[in-house]
Amino acid sequence: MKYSIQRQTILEDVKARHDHPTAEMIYASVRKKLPNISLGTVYRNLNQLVEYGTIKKITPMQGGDRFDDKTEDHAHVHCTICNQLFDLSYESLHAIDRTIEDETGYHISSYDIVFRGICHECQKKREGEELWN
Amino acid sequence: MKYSIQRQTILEDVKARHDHPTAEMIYASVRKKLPNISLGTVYRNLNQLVEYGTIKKITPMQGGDRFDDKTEDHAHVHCTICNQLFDLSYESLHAIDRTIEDETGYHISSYDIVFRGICHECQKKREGEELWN
DNA sequence: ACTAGAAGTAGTAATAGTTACTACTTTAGG
DNA sequence: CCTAAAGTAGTAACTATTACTACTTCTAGT
Repeated sequence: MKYSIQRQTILEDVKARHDHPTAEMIYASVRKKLPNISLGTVYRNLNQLVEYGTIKKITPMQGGDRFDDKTEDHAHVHCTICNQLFDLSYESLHAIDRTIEDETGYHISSYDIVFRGICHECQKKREGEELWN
Repeated sequence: MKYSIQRQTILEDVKARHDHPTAEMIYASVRKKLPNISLGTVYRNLNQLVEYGTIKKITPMQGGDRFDDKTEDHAHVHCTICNQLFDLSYESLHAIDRTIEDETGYHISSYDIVFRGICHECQKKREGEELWN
């Protein structure tokens, strides 16, 4: 990987902040130092840095949302090559480590666990709001 | 929610298959029965059924990928209103249930846990492949 | 059964996030 | 200090999804 002022500035920015920025957020902030950097450059460099292992991408899932008639919350393994999604039992979740590889035959390369909810501030704001008026 | 043949057919399709289909996959399959259903209708109905609780959406995260200089795998809580991402300790993962709400003050409404890796078939295919030729 | 209006539909345009392409520029090794 | 590989800005293209519009269907009350 060759040096470039763009890449250096992007990396410094990601390292300096701790708000899990999107590419767009990094673009906005880096533009203050390099006003005519392009968004494409930000994306390309972020992905290179991820590939190099310097930073991490908290990525959703490729290829769009998936739907399931099993409505209880449950975990999945996702093949990054064929895009198949496979159900996991709750039990195997509790012993995350090797169990999942044993259960599925997958070689697990990474995981993102994202719990979704409403944070304390947003809960408080909601309380003071009328639903309609 | 009013009856419509489109919604019924979509729901039947999701219930009949167990491959965690995308909206596009459902569209392709429902089109065999209703050749001029529109993709927008599929999306609208799927989202309505999710809202009603009949089916579940395994959704990534809204608003694009996020980047992090903390490269070790770790979990997050994601506020569905302000889009903030907050780091979770590995310990709290092990006792999923109430611990996360205590730790973060979030009201957890759902979670998708997606482990990413390469499935058994794709691993085998890879073995028989040359990297270049 | 008939009808009004709410809810739904097809088809198209628009949007967000991201990647691809192109002609030009920068970097770094000999 | 020259050259080839790697990087860049700017733009176009692409994918997944939602919004909009004019038309159609469903259903509750007569």
